[in-house]
Amino acid sequence: MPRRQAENERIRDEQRQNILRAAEKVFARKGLAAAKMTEIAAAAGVSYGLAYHYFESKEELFAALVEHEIRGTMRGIQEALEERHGTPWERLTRMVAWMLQGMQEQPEAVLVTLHALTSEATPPEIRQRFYELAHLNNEVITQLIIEGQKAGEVVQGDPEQLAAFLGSSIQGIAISMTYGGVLSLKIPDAALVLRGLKA
Amino acid sequence: MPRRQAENERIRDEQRQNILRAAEKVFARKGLAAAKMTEIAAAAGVSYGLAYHYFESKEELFAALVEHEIRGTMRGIQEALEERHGTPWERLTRMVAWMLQGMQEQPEAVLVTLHALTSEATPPEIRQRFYELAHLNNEVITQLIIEGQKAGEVVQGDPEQLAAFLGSSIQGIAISMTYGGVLSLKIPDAALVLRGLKA
Amino acid sequence: MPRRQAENERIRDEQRQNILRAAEKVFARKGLAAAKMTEIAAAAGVSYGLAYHYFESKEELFAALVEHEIRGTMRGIQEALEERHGTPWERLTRMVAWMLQGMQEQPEAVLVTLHALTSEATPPEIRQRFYELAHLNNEVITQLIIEGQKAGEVVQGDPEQLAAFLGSSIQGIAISMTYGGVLSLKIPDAALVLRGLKA
Amino acid sequence: MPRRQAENERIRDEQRQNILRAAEKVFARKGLAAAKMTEIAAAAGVSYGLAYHYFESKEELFAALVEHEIRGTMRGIQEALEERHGTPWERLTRMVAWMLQGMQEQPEAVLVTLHALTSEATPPEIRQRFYELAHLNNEVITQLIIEGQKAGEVVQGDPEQLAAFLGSSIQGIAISMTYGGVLSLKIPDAALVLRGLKA
DNA sequence: TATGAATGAGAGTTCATTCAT
DNA sequence: CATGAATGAACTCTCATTCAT
Repeated sequence: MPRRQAENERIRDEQRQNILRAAEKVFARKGLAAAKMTEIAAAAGVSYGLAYHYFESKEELFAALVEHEIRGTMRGIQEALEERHGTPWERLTRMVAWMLQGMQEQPEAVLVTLHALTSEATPPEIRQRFYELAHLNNEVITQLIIEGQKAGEVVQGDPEQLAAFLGSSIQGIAISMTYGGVLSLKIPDAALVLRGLKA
Repeated sequence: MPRRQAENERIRDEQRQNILRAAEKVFARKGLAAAKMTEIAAAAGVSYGLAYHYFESKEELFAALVEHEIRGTMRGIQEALEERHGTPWERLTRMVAWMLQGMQEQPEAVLVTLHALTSEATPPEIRQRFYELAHLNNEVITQLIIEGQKAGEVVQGDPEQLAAFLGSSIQGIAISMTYGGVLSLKIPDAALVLRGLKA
Repeated sequence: MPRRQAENERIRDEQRQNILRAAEKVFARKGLAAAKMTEIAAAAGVSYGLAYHYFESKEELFAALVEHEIRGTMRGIQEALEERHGTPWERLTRMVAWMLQGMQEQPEAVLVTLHALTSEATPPEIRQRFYELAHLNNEVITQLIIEGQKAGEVVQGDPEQLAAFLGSSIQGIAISMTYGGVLSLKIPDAALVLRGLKA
Repeated sequence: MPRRQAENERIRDEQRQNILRAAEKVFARKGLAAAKMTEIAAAAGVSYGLAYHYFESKEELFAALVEHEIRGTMRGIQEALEERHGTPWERLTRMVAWMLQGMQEQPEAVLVTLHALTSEATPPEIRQRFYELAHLNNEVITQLIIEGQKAGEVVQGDPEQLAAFLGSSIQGIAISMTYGGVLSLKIPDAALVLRGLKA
């Protein structure tokens, strides 16, 4: 009996992950409204009925996915922040490099969050979480910029605006890279991205 | 007596514009899949039947809208390019300023094209047109960068990559500004945006 | 004024005929349900709005058409019946020949009445009229058959059944001929059609 | 545990048949254009959604039905042809008797094919199949007539034309019988139908 | 846990019909 | 008399979701 239970739990976890991964692919390509549950289930190699064992609804699945990705990103930002060695500029560079690397490794996460952000059809709770992430992101960068300005490494100016500008640029790069078929944008290095902020 | 032909043509033109404007609002907020024809018609103050009098289908309406916006943007780029006075850097600055101004004045056009770009549900012809625009845009900027490099005003490096980087940044800014509720990004001036490319 | 009035009346009559002729073509090819008013109007070379000046509705137009054709056929049957010279067999032959000729000259009338008969979507009044025609037709033939049997020219048997059989055959021939592309049925002569009834 | 595959297959087969039978009734009475999917689904005792689970569209359902009926008829003709005992006249009589019986037992099949034939709204592929059936039918009868003529049992004349004439008559009878409310045509026996071809 | 048959709300679309001009 | 812009009832079809097995 306990063997059976443990087995079941393992299966549950695996299937959940399986479905989430499939959902990520489909939502990334289509967005919430245009994605179909049958397509997600097919991509996961399960019946569409099964998706409803694990997730209440399409929206809930989307929410779970976005939440998962937001947590991952937030965790990453925190970790990057904890590596405190080096000058502020070096830390800023590490942070940007980490972001550029993340978007290259998980372009689908970028797309899903973009869809979540850009469609009013996105449920409010999801957008709310996204806003929180954006704020955290901005705060962290702002903090680094302030420190960099004190150290004379970063150009003068409203740190929040500079942070927002930097964040926007990175987001834009993420989009261009993900739709890289269009322009053959090679991933720029952190130095280029940060060049505009150098004192 | 039938209505005068000129009168009819005027009505047709006006309603078409009317519906296109309404469609822009709705598609900008929701994207193609999540937008409803009834909503668009209601926003235009007409019956949904009339929308079909002027456009074959929702997709065709979307395509007409994207086409319209792409043409507008392309025309703008060409015009900006024709003002040839000043150094390359000055011209680059004018171009970027014009883009920043455009996205501020017509944020919905930005959103519509973004939706068109990011959803695979977008009909291929439409995406194709978007790619063409992106290429034109990139070529023009590339050209200015090359001239700037010759004049020693722009940092050295692959001009196409620099252009793509600049374009991406601007696109990212456009998105952030349009979803300005999130971060209070004030529109950065062209000088800041271009700072990273200064020799 | 009177000149103007007469002129108007002439136009009215001509347009009515014009629209009826166009409707015949379209209804013949499509049937009531699948025919579109815009198509009929286009075939008549008028605006679709004009069709509603002359006919209350699509159904009414269809009814008027069927009525027109039924009247024509009935008149024809009566006239054929009034030519009383010759033996019953000769008169039967003349009647059948007249029918065969009619279906050859106005295949569309055959199709319209067939559509009227075969779709339950046909308004009841129209079907009623059609039944009346069928009965008249049957009565007339029955009468001729009775006379023919008395004269020893027609095979023995229930005259109504024989008449129905003859009528059915002719109807079948009409259909085959009209869809003549399929089988290249040449119009059979009255002698062949009647051969089965010969004493 | 998922439902056993065999069970599912059985359900699928039964429902498909169920819906086809219901569709036959409705299409027979109304034709393709006037028939509504909700009506067909209701007649089958299922939701309209389910009809789309089994058939892509109304047209596809109609096509499947016509195809089914055409196959049945063709098979019947082939089988009737294989009973080779008796003189040509006897075999012709058997064939006609079989046709008369068929139309009496399955009047709806007659109506469906008639609708398929008479409306230009019918998809071309479907009409094509119908033409093939008509040709097969005609060939078979033609062959029997040729043999009958050789045996001196059938009247002289172009066998194809005689066959077409016979086929048309039978089709006409089918229509009259199916719309039997109009004329009370009792089903004629094969002898009467063939009397016109007797040598 | 897993499947897919079954349902029906809701969206897109068509087209008869009205009516201002 | 004539036109075609405008309306909305009615249909077709999609797809999220439920549930028997």
